[in-house]
Amino acid sequence: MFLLVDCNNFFASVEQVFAPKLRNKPLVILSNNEGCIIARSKEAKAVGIPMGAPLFKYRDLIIKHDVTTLASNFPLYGDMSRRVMKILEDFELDLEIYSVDEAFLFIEQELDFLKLAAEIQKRILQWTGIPVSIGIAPTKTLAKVATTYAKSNGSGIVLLKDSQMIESYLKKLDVGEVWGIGHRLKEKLNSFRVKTAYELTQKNDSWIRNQMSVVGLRTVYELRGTSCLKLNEIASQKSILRSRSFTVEIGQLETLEQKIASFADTLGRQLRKYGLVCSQICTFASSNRHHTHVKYVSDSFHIQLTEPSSYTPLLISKAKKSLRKIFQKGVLYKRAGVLVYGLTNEDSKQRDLFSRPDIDEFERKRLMETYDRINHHYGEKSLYFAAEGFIKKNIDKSTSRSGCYTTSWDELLTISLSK
DNA sequence: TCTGGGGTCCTAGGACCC
DNA sequence: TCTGGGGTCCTAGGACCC
Repeated sequence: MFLLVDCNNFFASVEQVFAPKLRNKPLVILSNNEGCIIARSKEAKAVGIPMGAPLFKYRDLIIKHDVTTLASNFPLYGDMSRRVMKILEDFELDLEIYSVDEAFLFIEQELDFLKLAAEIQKRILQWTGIPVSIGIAPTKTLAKVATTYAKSNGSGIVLLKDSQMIESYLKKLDVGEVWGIGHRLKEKLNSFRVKTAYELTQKNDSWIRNQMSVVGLRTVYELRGTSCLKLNEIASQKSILRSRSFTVEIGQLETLEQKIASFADTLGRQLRKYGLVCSQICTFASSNRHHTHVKYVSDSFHIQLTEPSSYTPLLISKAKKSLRKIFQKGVLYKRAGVLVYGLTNEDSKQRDLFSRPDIDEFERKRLMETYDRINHHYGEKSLYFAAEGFIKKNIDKSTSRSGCYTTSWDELLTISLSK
């Protein structure tokens, strides 16, 4: 059986752990530039604020219901996630960390699943303050279904086992709610009068294969109770991405180059932090997809490195070279980013047969180590590349950001006691 | 006026091989 | 005038996830 442990309203719950006055209140977490709502407390969901909604469309609702808005604090969420996962590891079961707020457990033997789930739930709440829902079923996709219902059944735990019970749940479930079916496939399925998950399971395999490819067929098998998706315990990351949407659209190559250089720098530091090197790099840029009066432009260009690397000057130069391949004069760019992939461990990297052993390599490594150490000691971007342009310090924003209570000595939580 | 950021996997089509 | 059949690999783009 698969157990899916899913943190409730994760980012909002984390904020509420450290700010008791926000508990049981409507609260939303905002993306960069305060553009989008990326997380909501239960109460914020209740007043009708959807996930991923642009903030400007919901200003009135937010004021009306006195909803608190917070800037996102990913270092804090990341650390709290690590703590939750650590607790799950303590149970010594097969574990797959699926996302920042979800993990699958796989249990081969027969045991009291409800009792175990209750113990997991209790321990995570007690040790971290984060409430979780748990779905238990014979396949991952059905465990997802179970979790959907667990979120609203009071106990936060649902065990989906016998076929009649599964059938009754699938009959209630909108096909678009199924894990692996997004809005495109939902529309398509609806056009064939497939509305519920159950109706989808009744379609024949070749039709599903044609309409939804093998991915969709696997999903349907899983819904029927045949497990196709295994537990992926050692999922090594395949790529690292750094991207941003810009508050002000960018039309100048030089400005865009500076942004790209800064992304490449961040990626270099990230690679070195994990002892990794990348063998490919890709730069992409796109215009505003919400504009209706101008054509949407989105391009990318990949470059293969002759030898895997994490050397920032190289990454910057390749990223800029890649940018120049796609940059179009006259286009206003809204979003851009750099992706590195083909990741391997630095000490096991494949060398280029025809390149000379590089005498400068040792010096480059020392340079990067020193660079990283200075930034670690004196703070992010104390030292940076001229290619990034002049970096202005953040001017204070209207939304407040909580402190990094668990990861920074300078931002420990302070508690005021009144008499 | 204002619309996130970080990932994975699959497929179609083109370039190339013999 | 008429031009094969069987493959592999790579890439961009699109679907999905949280």
